[in-house]
Amino acid sequence: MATISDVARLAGVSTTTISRYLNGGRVRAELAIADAIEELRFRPSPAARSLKLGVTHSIGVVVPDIANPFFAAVVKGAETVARSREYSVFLYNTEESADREEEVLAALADRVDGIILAPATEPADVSPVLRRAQPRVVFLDRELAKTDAFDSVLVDNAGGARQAARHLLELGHERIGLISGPLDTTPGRGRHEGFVDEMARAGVELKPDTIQIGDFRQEGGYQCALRLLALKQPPTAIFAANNLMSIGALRALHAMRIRVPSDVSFMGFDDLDLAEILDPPLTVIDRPMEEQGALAMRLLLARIDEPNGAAPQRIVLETRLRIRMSTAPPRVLGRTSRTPKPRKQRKENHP
Amino acid sequence: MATISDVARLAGVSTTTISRYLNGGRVRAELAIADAIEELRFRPSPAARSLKLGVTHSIGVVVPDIANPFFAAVVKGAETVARSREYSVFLYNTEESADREEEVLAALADRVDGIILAPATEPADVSPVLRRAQPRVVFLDRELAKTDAFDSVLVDNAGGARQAARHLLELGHERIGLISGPLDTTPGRGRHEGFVDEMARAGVELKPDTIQIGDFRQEGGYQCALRLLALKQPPTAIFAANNLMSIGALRALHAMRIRVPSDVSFMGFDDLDLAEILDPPLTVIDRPMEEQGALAMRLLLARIDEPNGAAPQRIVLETRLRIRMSTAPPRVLGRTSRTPKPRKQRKENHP
DNA sequence: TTGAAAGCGCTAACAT
DNA sequence: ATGTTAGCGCTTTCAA
Repeated sequence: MATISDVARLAGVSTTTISRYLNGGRVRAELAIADAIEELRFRPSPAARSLKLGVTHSIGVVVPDIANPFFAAVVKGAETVARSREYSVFLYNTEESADREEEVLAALADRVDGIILAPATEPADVSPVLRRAQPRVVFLDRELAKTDAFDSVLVDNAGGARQAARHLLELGHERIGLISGPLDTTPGRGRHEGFVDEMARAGVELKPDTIQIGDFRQEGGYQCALRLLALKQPPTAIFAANNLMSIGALRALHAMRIRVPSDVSFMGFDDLDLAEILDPPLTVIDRPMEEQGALAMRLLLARIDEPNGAAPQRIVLETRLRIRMSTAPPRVLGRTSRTPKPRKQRKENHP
Repeated sequence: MATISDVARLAGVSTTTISRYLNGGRVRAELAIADAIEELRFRPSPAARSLKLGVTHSIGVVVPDIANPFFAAVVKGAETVARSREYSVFLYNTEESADREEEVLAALADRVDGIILAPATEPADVSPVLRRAQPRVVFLDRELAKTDAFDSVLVDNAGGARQAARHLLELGHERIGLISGPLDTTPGRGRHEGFVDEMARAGVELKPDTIQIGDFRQEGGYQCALRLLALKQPPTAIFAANNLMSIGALRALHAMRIRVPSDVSFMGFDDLDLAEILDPPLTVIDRPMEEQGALAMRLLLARIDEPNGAAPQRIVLETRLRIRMSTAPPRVLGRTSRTPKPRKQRKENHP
């Protein structure tokens, strides 16, 4: 590896001049320097620069599960923005574990200029590591309960869940099962609250056993669905609070030979790649995913550029109800489903 | 941020002693040092260490598309292994573009101790950047045509495609459509060759127009499937060479109201989360995904630990045929499909 | 415009 | 076992 001194020697100037050239200053020996750099294949050492300047030009992105399509999309959006600004991204996967997250944050703090964090849980208080890094963290998808000292990019979880509840209510369902996420996470709690609240508003009370708390994973969704179906009075409709639990629940319905929507209606939070070609095509609450990551990265980079800029922002993205075929009016009691009523094909709505 | 000198001063020893303590050497003032570190919340600067030692303790992982579930799984596996060894991973997304890849590699070379690379294409020759980094790159999923100077972790693409071809052949299909990946990528070419070869071996010749070359993306799969279906003699079975193109093709079949498998059988390379609950459940060629990433990372780390270890390895993982319900014997000519023959439910095979 | 020199935080001879 | 010192590659006063 050639160093700046090698270049200086070859070009016949001092390292100072090379440095100025590199950083866009006016320099006489421009050509000679360019040649020397070319010939030596010189690239400034990021480590040296970082040590001197105190910045790393890299961003840490911390997610609970990179294999979750939502977070994969988020990371994609974030990386694209970072690259366009010549930042690199460190990716960390916490496996939904608060302990791993704490480790990760500790390791990360000194290596990056900023952090995008999708916390595994909503900690009671801000991690000390984060506190030090204060102006350079943006929360993604999940926020901290106790503070508004940080930027965050969220989605309207309660609103989305409300849309779901309203849709099911309008179809005539009253016995509705909710497969909720963990209540100590922002989306888990938000979707739970929104859903229950909208039900209450319509005068429908959810009995405790029709609310099953899952873990945002496939297996959890599977188990919750099973429990719901085992009720003496199983629900006529089910709403799962995220993509992975939807898949798990769908598996359970499939295993139990429950027909959707004739036996029970089903919908989930977050769209799936295959949602349209499932049988039946899945009704979902959708939201911008790559955009959420891109937005978070833009916010963070702006914060780094302008540390004393505006007060922390809290950006909330809107959800959208995509009605497909997995939701329908409940079967009328006593009527057999042998000859299901023909249903008109519904178009997606564009709110 | 406290530095090592601050700690030294507080503990009443020299920086050398602190350094040795940090690096596990025997030291007298152990307690005092530990206290000082604690009190000052001292963490050694990665930049300084990196500059001095010439290592970064981080690995670059370069993939064509992080939103592709396969690569997401790979990254997950790789990151888990890296973390267990206290390495961090830089993630780069090349968007399937060779140009972006070249940029990325250039930016990466000086920032990491090693690179895991899933190239967007099979370049005619090794990138100069890579050549310099020679002993510290492992190719993942895709390899370079011209060299065996690098480690690589691959999957038996040809073998997997052969399994697919054989399965379709055994069911009695002869007019078979192949939705291939780009032929300038390892998996594209490998699966193409294996499939065509196995067909030839069985005396079945694929006519040129039954082979459609896609781009490994959903839209490409969609278009290819449409073209296949538009043939005067459309195929009775279709094999798509990766997950995303499978989804696209399935969408096309769905849009055209083609029934699977009664109208045409369908199978793809790579399993999908929802494969089992599609209607019909999808027959696929499966392979270990997270393992592929984990293996690549282990190989790379071993190479870093022991630069002059064994000769470059070429690890090839086996695929597995998962027979579900989307493949069946072709419809006998002239017979209507109104009353499809009842098919026994088949179990998955365990080779 | 340019160069000499100091220093970012750490490690490793080398000497003690 | 410990301290002194030099130096990793770069940027940045400060003087010229």
